[in-house]
Amino acid sequence: MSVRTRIAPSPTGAPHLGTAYVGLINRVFADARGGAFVVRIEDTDQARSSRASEVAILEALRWLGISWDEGPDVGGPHGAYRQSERLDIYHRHADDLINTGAAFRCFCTPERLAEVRRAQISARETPRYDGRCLDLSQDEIDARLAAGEKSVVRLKVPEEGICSFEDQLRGEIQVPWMQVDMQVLMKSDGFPTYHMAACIDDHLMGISHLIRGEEWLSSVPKQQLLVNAFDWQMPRLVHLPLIRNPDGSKLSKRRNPTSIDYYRRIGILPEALLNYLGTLGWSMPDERDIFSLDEMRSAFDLARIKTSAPVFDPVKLRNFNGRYVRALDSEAFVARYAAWLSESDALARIAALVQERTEAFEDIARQVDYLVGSRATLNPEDFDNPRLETDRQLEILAFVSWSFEGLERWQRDEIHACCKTMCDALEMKFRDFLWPLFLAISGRPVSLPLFDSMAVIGRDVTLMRCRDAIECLGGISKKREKSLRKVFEAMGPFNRHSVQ
RNA sequence: GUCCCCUUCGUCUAGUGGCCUAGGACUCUGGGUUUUCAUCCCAGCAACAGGGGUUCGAGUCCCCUAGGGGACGCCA
Repeated sequence: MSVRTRIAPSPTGAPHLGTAYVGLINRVFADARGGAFVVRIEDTDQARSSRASEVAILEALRWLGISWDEGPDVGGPHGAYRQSERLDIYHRHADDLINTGAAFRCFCTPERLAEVRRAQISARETPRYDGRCLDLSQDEIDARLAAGEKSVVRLKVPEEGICSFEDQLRGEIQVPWMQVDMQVLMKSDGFPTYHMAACIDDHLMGISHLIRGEEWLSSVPKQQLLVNAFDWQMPRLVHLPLIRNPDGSKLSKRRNPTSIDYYRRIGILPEALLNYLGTLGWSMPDERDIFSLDEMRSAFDLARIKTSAPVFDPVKLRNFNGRYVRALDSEAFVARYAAWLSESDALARIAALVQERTEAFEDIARQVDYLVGSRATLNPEDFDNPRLETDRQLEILAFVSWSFEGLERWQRDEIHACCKTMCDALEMKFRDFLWPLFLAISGRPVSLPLFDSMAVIGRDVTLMRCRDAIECLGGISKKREKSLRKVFEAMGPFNRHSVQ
């Protein structure tokens, strides 16, 4: 049997380090076994998926040097590689499941389900579907369907017994069927859920080894049920440890920059990032910590993957990157630095900002320092402003960060419109509103135009600098954040501007 | 709460019953080289979660406890 692996990112945000990590292991394993590696886009969440995110994810992987043999951009014999383009396949399979009795139609409303869940939680039970629609008569189903009632397709799950499966890293794992919920397979919008789509696609695309994050371990029983219902073969399962924040929780942007683009923007070399990722949960047989993708490929062995979850350490990443940078010969160093500086036209955009403020070229460097490098380290006193209390400044920084995350296009006019609307909603003078933002972005109260600056340094770095400013001002407690979120959401969306 | 997974220096890891007086890397500390800084070199601090077994022998195998994490969505 030929080895085929895949990653299946969902295009719902910035390219995530976790995607790169899982992608790296899948790529390298496929190569070590002479197999193929597939990228499939899981865009079954209509509300959150975007083509921009898909493009960004593929571009980030490419930048890292992770290539794929089949995918939405390069095609392949098992297409389409975008789930939204495979809807008919899922519908056919859903019908099969209903016909064979492996699944059933469910008319329960989200409201009722929420109610059931609440009751179960307060009764200290595991929240799961209560089986209300399990035994509807065919006549009733037909009638309600004909009446245009919304419905979903749910998976039938055994009432008792044990589900047993094998993980290549952890051995046999047993889960009581009692613990498994009657998962929704087809949503009422006609789109499949992850469980349905991934299972079918993995089979149809001939995936031999499912190498993915540990968060999927508990969904294996559902997948097994589906595989058996279709009379297919289960792929081999490899559940990778989850990369974690310094506090031990699953890696999230709350505590760390998790976007691959962020590391690209601050000047991390792709080969250094890939190397560092390769040392998480895996090690070279000879204990070398610096190794190339090719070296990892030829030495790769699944058995050397650890099952305990590593902490992502940005300090060590920087150390790795430093070693790579210093190993460059001087010509390559210049070339790489120049390429980084002029990425996405930054130099030209900076020049446009700085030219009219220049009498002699010697004036330039100090104006653009925070655009071509990190900004100055801030002290709490830097934010002192008689017209603006610290709390107010924190609020502005938090609100702005939140709305930036959802901003569709990262361009000066959009950023400006977003801030202006929010400023008006807060009934503040724009000048005051901008105070903490200038400090956060440039490190000083006066700098080159703010929104152009943000556009130049990019969304991820902007967000990171805002977060850092918030920390500098003493941070925001979980409790405070919660209440601020409410206020923020009540004020309405600030990131839906359509600026020409 | 329920189920599942995990547990070696602060962090990433080596270790698959005797080679372990537990090794390497990052961080930190001290020293050397360097006009400064950085690099580089040398040295140092620092760990088998706890308790029971199995065995001549346990970081390595088994059990219990504790701790951590994940899942429990018409998100993936």
